Amino acid sequence: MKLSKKAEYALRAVVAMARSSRTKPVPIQELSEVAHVPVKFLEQILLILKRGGILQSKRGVGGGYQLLKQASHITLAEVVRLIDGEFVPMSCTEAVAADGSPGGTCECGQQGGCGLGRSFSDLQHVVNEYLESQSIQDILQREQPDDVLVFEI
Amino acid sequence: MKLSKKAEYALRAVVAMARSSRTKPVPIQELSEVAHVPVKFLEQILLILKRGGILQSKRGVGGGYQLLKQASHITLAEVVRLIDGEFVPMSCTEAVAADGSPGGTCECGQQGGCGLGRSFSDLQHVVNEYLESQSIQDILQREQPDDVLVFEI
DNA sequence: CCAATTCTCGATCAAATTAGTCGAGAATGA
DNA sequence: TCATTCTCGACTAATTTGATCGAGAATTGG
Repeated sequence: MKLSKKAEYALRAVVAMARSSRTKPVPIQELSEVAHVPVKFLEQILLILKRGGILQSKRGVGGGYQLLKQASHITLAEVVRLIDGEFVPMSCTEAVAADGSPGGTCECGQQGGCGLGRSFSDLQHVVNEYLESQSIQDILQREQPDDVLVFEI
Repeated sequence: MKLSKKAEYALRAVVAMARSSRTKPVPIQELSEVAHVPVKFLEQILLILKRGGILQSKRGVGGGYQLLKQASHITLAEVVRLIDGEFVPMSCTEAVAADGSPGGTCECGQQGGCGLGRSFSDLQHVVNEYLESQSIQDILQREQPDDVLVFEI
C-alpha cells in the first residue's frame, strides 16, 4: 500500500524542476543529482512524463527537460496516475460505479457490489480528491527554504 | 498502491464471520467457500488474525475460528495493519513526525522533511483516520441483503 | 485408546512486479 | 563533423506476492 519508487522519483523530479527558476532546459544528468534518482531510471520516468504532457524535451547541447505547465497547474494526482496508474485499493471497488449504483459482480461472489467494495470505493474517492487538490506549487510552499537544493542559474 | 490479496482476503473472512449469526466456531474449509479464498492461503491469514487478537480458534471436531470481539469494535485499520503493516505512502513521510516537527533526513537529501513528505504525511493521516473510522459492523450495514451469502445455522 | 477432525507451522515454489542497467541510435547545435 | 543530450527497447537481478504441501499437534466422539 504505497507509491512505487518510480512514482516517488517522478514527483521528486517534477518538484525539483518547479523549484528552479531557470528558464533553460535541465539535462537528465543534472536532475538526477538534485533529485537523488539513478540517471538511467530517471530517463524512463521523464519519458513517461513527457508523453503524458507534463514535460517537454530538447535534444543536443543546451537541451534537457522543462515543465510544460505551471507548477500550480500540475497536481500530484496527475503525476502519480501517469506512473502508477489509478489508485484502486481493492478488487471489489471496481464493481461499484461512481454513483454507487450496482455494477458487475465482485470477485468475492456478491452481485451489485459488496460492503467492502463500497467502503473502499469511498476511500478511493477521498484519496483521489486529496491528490487532485495538491499542486506541485503547494508542495514547494511546504518546503523549508534553508534546506532546499536549487539548481545553479 | 493497493491492498495485498492477503489483506483483501482477511477482510472478506472477517466480514463473513461477522455476518454469520452462528455462535459456534467456523472451520477454515467452510469459511474458504463462503469468502472465496483458497483454503491453505486462508489458513495463514487466520493464524495472523488470531495472533493479532481478532480471532480465537478451537481444534478438533466442532472446532474452527470465531471473532474475539464484536464487529463494531473491529476496524478496517486493525485488520489491514495486521496483514499489510502500516500505510506509508512514500519514503519521505517517515522523516516527518506526527506533530509536523522536523524529523530525520529524507532519502531525497533534504533535512527536516521535504514538501512531498509533509503532503503525503497528511494523506497518510487522512487514510488512517478513514480506516480507523470504519468498523466491520459498518461494512455489514452497507451490504445488500438479497445478495449476501450466509452460513447455514 | 483409536480415529476423525481441525488447527498449526515451517518449507517451498512459480509468477509477477519492481528497481534498475545497458547499449545502440537519433536529433541538435557549435 | 563532433560532442551532447534525449530516445527506446531489451535485459536482469532481487524482491514480493500468492499461493501450495506435508507433517504434526490438539481435541472430541466412540
